[in-house]
Amino acid sequence: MQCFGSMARKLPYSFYRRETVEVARELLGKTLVRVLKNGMRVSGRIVETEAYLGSEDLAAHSSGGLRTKRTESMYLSGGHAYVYLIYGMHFCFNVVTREKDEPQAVLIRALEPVEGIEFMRHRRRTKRDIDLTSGPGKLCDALWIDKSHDRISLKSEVLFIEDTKSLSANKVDVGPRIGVAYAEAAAAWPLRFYARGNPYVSGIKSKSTAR
DNA sequence: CTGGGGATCGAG
DNA sequence: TCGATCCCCAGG
Repeated sequence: MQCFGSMARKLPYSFYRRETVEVARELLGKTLVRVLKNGMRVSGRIVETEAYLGSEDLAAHSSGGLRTKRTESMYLSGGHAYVYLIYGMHFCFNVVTREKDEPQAVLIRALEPVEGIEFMRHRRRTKRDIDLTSGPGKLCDALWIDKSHDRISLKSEVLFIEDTKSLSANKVDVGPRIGVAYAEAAAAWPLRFYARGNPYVSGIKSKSTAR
């Protein structure tokens, strides 16, 4: 089933060590890959991201330079994973951006399933495939990403992003981030990027002016 | 030690 | 709309 033309290479560290907003936009279309212990690949195309800009960003866990056991991984150099538990039950996966000690990251909010769909169905136990990876907690569940992946390099063998084609700019929609109403002015910053019209995009479905 | 709150999800 | 569920973190 998983016959791709050719396997794209892993994104290099240089991809991540740039402006966070650039990384967030260009990650749309790239392929998040999880390799299980038995060697099986489970993957999906990234269709929704959010940028978190560090000290000056009230919505970021590293806001105000907060540096604790949980946020420590945000201070790693670009190209590492930041995975945290939210609401006591779900994990969220982020890629760290920029250089060491610049605590910025991109939250991966939704994927379009590509490989290992049967495995995802088993993990998620949901009726509709649309619910497999259409949210940050859902995709971690589907790809079996958990706290054990916090801090790991995205050039590792178990979790990485492949350099498939980025979504062209005219198909990218931008809006405020989800679930950060408490962040005052930062709550309105246009730091959420998503593939226009893609059914796997989470949250408020853009009032599809379907006509 | 304490307790308030959270970058979510799914049922009703 | 609301409850689940528990880690995280600041304050005392």
